Amino acid sequence: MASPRLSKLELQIMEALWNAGACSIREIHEAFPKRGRPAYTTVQTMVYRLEAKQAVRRTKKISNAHIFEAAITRDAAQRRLIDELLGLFGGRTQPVMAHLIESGKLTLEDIKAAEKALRQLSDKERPQ
Amino acid sequence: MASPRLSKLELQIMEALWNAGACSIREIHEAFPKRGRPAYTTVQTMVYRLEAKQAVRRTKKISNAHIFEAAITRDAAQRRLIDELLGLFGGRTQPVMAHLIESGKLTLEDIKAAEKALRQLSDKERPQ
DNA sequence: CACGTTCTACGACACATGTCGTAGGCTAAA
DNA sequence: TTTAGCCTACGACATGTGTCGTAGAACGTG
Repeated sequence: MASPRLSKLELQIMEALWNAGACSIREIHEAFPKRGRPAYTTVQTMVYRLEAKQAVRRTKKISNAHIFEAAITRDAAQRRLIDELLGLFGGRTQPVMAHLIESGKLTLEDIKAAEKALRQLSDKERPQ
Repeated sequence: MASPRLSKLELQIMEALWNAGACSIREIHEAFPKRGRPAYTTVQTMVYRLEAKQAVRRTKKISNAHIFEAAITRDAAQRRLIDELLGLFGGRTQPVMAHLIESGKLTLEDIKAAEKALRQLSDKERPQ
């Protein structure tokens, strides 16, 4: 059930599939920036491994090429990443927030948006 | 310079050193919860590897046992974790925040504290 | 149909991580 | 001083990840 653990490269491949929809290996390969693009067979190997993890599946065949599509959502995969990070932090969000702020990546708008989202969520769940 | 990449188990060992200060392998080993505690030599191997990564160093010897201490700060290590996560998210904090909220781990207090921290930081930096 | 191009399906290898066993040195207590 | 017990140093192995090469099948064009 739970979305499988995905490595950095695997995520980049999933990203291509999430962005472009069903793709051939060739298309996924070409979605990588020319600079530092891995070999075609490297991408192929990773797609096969993603298939073994059931993160992608073959949908059809065009000519002699297989077409793959994501079998897990971007949301599920991202949630997994966050859960793992939180695991490393002992489940405490406070240090995570602190470092996000310190890294200068978090703006006041982000915070505002987060607060709004949180309020909406609690408004929705509290009444239960 | 940059703090090295640390795995989950390595982080647990660093945690012991950050919490208790300089420690012997034995002490680090015993800092693990009895349930699921790795073998003594497993901890030893990881400490040696952390030493190779210059994340810990030997400070002295008590009797025939080496005493180790952290050579990088918890903050630096945690910042590294966040940076890597952000890297996986293409540097965008928005989805990170969204998932933190959705996971239900983020409270309104966390947000408030974050906002406060952020204001203090910008008050300090803007005037430059 | 023949041939160059493209894909697939594997196999391989290096490095990182987690896991441990063992050999032998050192310590401390009897 | 003998010896049980702890510690070190090292080797080993499995799994996961990133990397790629090659052999041969399949396709499409002239």
